[in-house]
Amino acid sequence: MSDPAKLDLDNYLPYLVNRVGTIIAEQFGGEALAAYHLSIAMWRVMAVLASNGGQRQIDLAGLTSIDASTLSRLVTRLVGLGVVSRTRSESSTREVVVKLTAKGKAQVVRIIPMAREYEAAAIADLRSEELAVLKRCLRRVYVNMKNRSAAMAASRALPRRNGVGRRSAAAE
Amino acid sequence: MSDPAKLDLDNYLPYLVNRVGTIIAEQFGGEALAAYHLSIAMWRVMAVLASNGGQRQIDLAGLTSIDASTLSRLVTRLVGLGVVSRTRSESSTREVVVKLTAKGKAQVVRIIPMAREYEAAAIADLRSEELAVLKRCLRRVYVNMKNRSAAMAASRALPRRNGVGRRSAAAE
DNA sequence: GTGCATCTGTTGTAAATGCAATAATTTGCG
DNA sequence: CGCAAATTATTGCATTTACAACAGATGCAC
Repeated sequence: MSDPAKLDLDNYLPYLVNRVGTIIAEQFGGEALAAYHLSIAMWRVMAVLASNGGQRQIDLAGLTSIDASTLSRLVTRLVGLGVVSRTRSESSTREVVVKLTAKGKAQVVRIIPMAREYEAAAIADLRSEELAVLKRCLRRVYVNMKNRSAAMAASRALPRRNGVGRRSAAAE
Repeated sequence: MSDPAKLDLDNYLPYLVNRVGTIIAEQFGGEALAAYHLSIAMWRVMAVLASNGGQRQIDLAGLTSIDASTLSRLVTRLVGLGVVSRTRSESSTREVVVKLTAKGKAQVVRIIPMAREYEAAAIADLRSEELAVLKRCLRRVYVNMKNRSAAMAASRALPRRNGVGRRSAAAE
């Protein structure tokens, strides 16, 4: 069992997750957001701002899983659309705070019901207990990977102990 | 409860899925695949071919969640790398069959153990029962969205019944 | 304070992406 | 058969994306 040349994708988490993420984004973006001339990436930014309030761009990048440089241009475009504002932070002149404008909030309020509908369609036949496990597991998987990347970064930053994290068997 | 202006992203499935998919792809692509000069998209194509055997490009597009036009160029590049072959189908001269070459198979065999390690890290603290529910739910969510898009396409194609695709639940 | 490392945001640039249009077949139906 | 509709792959093109380099600020150690 467990053929070394196959991966059994139907049971491979990264594959299952990517597939679900893609199909939801395609449908929601193509059907619901099209009417508002918003891309999925734009909606993600707006949803995070609506949910978590104004954010620095660097934090917004983390929360949306969008690269900081991509986000910089994206915010510029959203400012042009009048749905978010970008103001200099008070505590630091290099930081910036991105917030939803009234217009942006109004759009979010109109889009949210559709977002809920799509989620409802996605989980239509799941029992509420299964749904709870699904979401909780996804949160934990995220934390696991996040910690892993933090651990990697830390070991790479260390000036070198004795064996330089040897034995970690990556690629050399 | 359920603020109409917020979405509670930490409990919103599309958000949770996107976040997990992104962080896994970033880490696996940046750490494991970099040594082989492969992108995540390339790896997905190769993994599907290893798992499901040779495929027409249109089917490969569906299996990898990659747009057909993007995939066409991607396959061209993979052929250039010598890891897949693209040959005309026997049953139809417009169709094409993409297969892993021996070199491609060899690479897949070397990469699979790393893929398993990343998955293992992701699900490290999940009980096997939770993991089973997680994967099963993801498969069902995918099917739900797939049926939804099929139903949408069908109702859009219908010349109009009486109530515009009324009453047709999912796929039948 | 001075100087060096770090953090935040932006921009240059090449590559990747997706949509629309096209070409080349194949299929289905009267 | 004959012809319209559908399927498959490719290409044109504008947009989006990510990595790297950079500029400006901040913070920390001394």
